[in-house]
Amino acid sequence: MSEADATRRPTVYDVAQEANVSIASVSFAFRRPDKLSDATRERVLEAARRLGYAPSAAARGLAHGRTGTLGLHAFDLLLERADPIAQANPLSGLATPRLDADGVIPWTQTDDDVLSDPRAFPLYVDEVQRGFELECWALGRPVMLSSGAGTDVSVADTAGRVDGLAIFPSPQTAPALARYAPTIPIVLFSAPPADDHHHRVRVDNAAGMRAVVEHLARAHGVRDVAFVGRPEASDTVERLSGLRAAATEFGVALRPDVVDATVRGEDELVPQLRALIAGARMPRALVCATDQHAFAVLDALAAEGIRVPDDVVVTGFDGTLAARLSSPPLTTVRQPMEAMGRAAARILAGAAGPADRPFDVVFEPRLTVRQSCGCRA
Amino acid sequence: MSEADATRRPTVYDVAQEANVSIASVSFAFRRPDKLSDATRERVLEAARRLGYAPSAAARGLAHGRTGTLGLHAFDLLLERADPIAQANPLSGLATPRLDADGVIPWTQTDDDVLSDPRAFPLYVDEVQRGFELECWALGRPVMLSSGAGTDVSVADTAGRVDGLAIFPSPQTAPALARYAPTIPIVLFSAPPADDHHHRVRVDNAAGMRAVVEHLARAHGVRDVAFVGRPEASDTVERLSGLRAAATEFGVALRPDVVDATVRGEDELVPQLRALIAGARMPRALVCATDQHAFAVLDALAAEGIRVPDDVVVTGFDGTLAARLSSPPLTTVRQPMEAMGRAAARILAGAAGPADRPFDVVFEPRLTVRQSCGCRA
DNA sequence: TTGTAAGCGTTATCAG
DNA sequence: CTGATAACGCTTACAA
Repeated sequence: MSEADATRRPTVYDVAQEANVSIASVSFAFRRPDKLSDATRERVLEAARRLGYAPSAAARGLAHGRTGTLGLHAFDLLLERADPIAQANPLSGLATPRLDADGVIPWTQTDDDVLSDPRAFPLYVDEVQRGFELECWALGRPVMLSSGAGTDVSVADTAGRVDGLAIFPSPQTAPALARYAPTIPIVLFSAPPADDHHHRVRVDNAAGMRAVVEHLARAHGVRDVAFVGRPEASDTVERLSGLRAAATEFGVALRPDVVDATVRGEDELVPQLRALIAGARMPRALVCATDQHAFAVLDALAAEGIRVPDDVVVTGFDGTLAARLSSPPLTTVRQPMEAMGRAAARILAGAAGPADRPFDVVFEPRLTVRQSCGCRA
Repeated sequence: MSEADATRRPTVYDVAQEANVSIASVSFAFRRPDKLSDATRERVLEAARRLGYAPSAAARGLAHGRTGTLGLHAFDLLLERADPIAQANPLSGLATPRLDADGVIPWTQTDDDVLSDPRAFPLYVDEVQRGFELECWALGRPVMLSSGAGTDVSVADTAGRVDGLAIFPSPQTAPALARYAPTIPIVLFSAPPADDHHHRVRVDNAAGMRAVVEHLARAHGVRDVAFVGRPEASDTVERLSGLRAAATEFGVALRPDVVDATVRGEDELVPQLRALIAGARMPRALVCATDQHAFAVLDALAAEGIRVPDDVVVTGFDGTLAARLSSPPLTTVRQPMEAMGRAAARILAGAAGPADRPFDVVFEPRLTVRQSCGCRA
């Protein structure tokens, strides 16, 4: 044993001393085993094991110029989630039981009912993230997860830790990203094409909307729809224009006034829905920008005593797990989220081929028919 | 602009030159803004912004001695998952579409049906992980996700990247962990008490099993149960002995022979179940070690034409989302998985108080009654 | 085959 | 308040 503190992390120097070799040999024992005689290599490895030596990734990254890690950054995503924990302060509402007390922590202090709500998890981002993790695992790359306000510093901090960064973009994001783009490869999820130099992984929103309208028109004879969503979001913009095109194609009337609502927007929805009811202007179908909008609509409709799909048809977009669990189960457009996450990881790892020009990967979505459109169970 | 390549990551030196100050001032501008005059600070910050400077986490970690990151390591977990992708080679069976081709990637190349199976995600580990991420986010700590064979090198690699490590232990893990324990705080999920110096976050398995037996005995008059699981897993051992104790307490007969099955064990289960049927020895209830075992049992029983709960009662353990979706929906014991992940993060971040002795946090689980026990919808 | 020594980009400790 | 300068732990020519 070396004389260093028992608690200090052993370094190459400690191992070198323990094994009676130079620090270079220690390094070689791990990185270039072939450049060492079997005897010394074994001696070094043995010493390392004895000392509990774990090479410092920081030092290695510094020397080698790369961290080996791929990053996934989420901008205050919870804010856009229909999430009970979507507060200005994350987790602000949750219990924080004492962990150093003896005895069992009672169920009431776990907030499990809140945390286990399937409308809060897994969402779109969670499945994309899972795909990213899965692929990184297959590639042998650690994943760095971070989140933040989308400010310069939060992005910079993450950018400094990884060899490549995948991001769910938000409007305020662009400038910060533009700054680091030359320095590190960046993949944007679900961002419409643009002339930045970022890679993109997205879904064909127009095709998804077309599938919805086609089904509604052909299978259910729907002639009259309205769109529910918050038009600012870029994905939403594409979906709305896709809906417009499809409505024209299938001879369906699209209400010019969008029902504007956030994903948690019961408060905003109820009045607008009431106005439609009062004016007897409720369309046959409410086509929602996301599943979460659809859930909010379902709740608001139920509160008004309006039946789905009998009185009005509702559809979603994303294909989250929660769409199976709503009542009625939601007809929606499924994005291949895991595949999207996997694609991003492959691009960043260089496993997708050389990036002489930015990747723009577009996946086909798929209509998932359940009961909220009027189809039978 | 400095004369460095456009693509090289700018460093303190570049910023210092651009702002006409020393590198120390650059560092201070970010870490100790108070120690700099407003004028220089602004000048430095401005230069940094202009250059797209992102401090290197590697260098900082090296200098500062800590990475700021908290790690979550999973040992070849997929192997223990009832997961279609649980192969020796992760993702081996999945399509890998070309990403550099033009045009939309067709749905068939996404393998989305496999990947979106709720029996594969989210599982116990995924929810614990989510809790870990949530808390790390609240604490402003990036998360490092890694996975590997549980070998020395895989653990060492992770250990070298983080300030603290949470782990889902596997049997082969112990020696590797013991090695790094003195060097870095380690939290074990769901590991029974032992005299290593690791922290622990777990659930009261015995209490969970007691709740199951109590319900079965009191509400359904069950007098006769068998246990399904793979006794090697440490969690399973605790659950089995909890079941034993509870069976005694409530005067329920417990079959001495455990139905031994892996989580994907249809192949092993069917013969054992058939033997029970043939001998007319099927107990009134099959108490399973995990939800995943229960799903395998449900499938095997259905294949044999045996009805649940009419012919035999089935219960699970964990409370995963998939338990809501099985048919019949599964009566199970829910672990507060998010809370467990959060607790681990707090411990590692030092937010749970000083760790003069290892934390051993035990959560209360909760019986979730659904239909597989015989309760009505 | 092994050792020496020069970085890598920060932070921190001193002087000035 | 600011600037030199020495760590930090590792990789990698280059020497021996």
